[in-house]
Amino acid sequence: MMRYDSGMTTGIKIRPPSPRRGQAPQGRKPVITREDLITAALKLVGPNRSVSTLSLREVAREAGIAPNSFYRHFRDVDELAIALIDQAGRSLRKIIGEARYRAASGRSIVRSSVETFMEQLSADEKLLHIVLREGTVGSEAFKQAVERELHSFEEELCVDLIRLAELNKLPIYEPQLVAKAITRLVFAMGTAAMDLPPDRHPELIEDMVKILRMIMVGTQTMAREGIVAD
Amino acid sequence: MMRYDSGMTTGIKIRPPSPRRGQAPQGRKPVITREDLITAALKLVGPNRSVSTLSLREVAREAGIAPNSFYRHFRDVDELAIALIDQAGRSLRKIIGEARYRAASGRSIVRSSVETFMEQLSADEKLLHIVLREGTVGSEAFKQAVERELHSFEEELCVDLIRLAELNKLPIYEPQLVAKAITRLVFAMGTAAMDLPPDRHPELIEDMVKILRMIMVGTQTMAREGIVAD
DNA sequence: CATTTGTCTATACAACTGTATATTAATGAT
DNA sequence: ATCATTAATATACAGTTGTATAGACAAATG
Repeated sequence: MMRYDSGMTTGIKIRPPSPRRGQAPQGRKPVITREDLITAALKLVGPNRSVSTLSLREVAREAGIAPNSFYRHFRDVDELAIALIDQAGRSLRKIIGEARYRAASGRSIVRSSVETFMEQLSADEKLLHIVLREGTVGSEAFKQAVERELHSFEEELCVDLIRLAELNKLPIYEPQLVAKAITRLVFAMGTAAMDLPPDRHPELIEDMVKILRMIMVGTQTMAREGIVAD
Repeated sequence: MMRYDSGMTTGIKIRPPSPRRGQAPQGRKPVITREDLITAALKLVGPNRSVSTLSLREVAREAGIAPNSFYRHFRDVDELAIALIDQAGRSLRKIIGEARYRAASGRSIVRSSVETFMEQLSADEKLLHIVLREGTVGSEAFKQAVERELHSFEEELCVDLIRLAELNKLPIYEPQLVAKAITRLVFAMGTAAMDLPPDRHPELIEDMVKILRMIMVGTQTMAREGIVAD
């Protein structure tokens, strides 16, 4: 699908930024890598610009290549978008690893995990932002790529929840659902946080910590006493 | 911004469906309403097609009008998208009203609310789907429209949570955060449910009920005992 | 060295886009 | 009935789009 912008400066269809490459075209590039295209795409997407609105030609333009060279690495822009999501999976796994590392420091695990997550987000990981923002509209392949990363994150988190519960001799009710809830919440609230100024982030971190604690208390209480709330 | 599909049948950029109006153009329409355009847009968007990819001309085409007539009702497609979100707000308020009505029936409130929500979703409310699927990428005005509806929903839910807590003489910790958590979770899981076959919905409803119960137990326990979970 | 292969760019095509201007048709006022 | 106003359509323009084909260039091979 093509995208076309004839000068609109308002609306959800944002005018693509003009390529800023300073000089005239530099002639033939010696080699064009897949990473060139990924980097170019990342420059184009953002909170106001969905990957689903990217056009092949503007990615090529941003990368400083001829449009036809795009096909050396990707079949179409959807395939590039899916590659972005796959790469974002690495960032998610990095978050988990870092949270595990910090969990060993003896501080509050909920808080340190939330802070870890938010720090990584604030480090302007474009890839992370994409997987958080996108994923509910797009090709089936694209949505599945996002869903895969989400589920992978959930599963890792679930393993951690169970391990920690055993370590601390605490009960846990439905750990998989707990992991799902935490993942969905943290992703949704993390996404919202990205639209707010950084001085609002501590407040949001507090909110997230409180909510996650409610969930933890709830799961422990329900496991221990079988309480059913209405 | 323009969207153009030159025959791609894969990828997140889906080929716009050909207008199916059977006959030749019927000449001048006596009157064109805003609703005509909204209806046309709703026909074009879906799980694989974001509002951010709509072009003015394809909406006009779908509505059977000349492109220039679009400007009689909307400044641009973003304004149309925001109108969709505003209308979706009505559907959300309808859900809350229905949930309140059913809450009076004496059944489990969590379950009946979740079932109400899912029934309304399954009734193929295109508008609802949009507000659930979109909202994290787009123009600032668009995202704010979505956020407004989310917050409105949260506030109504918060009022209900407090009222029910008092009615049942139960404590509640941080009702606003509870409402936020519930809203975010239900919306995220509702969105995911829409991508699954209907025979999976009961299972998903069970999951949602369990998660919401955990949150309720957590908030009540924390209010009652000041427990802090890690 | 010449030739072949691989890679990148240029050109072309047919289609689309948003929006401006001109034209046409319908409605309301006189 | 005529005329003015409003609303819808037609036409035009300049730009974009994905992709096909041709051309140019660099590296590898014999």
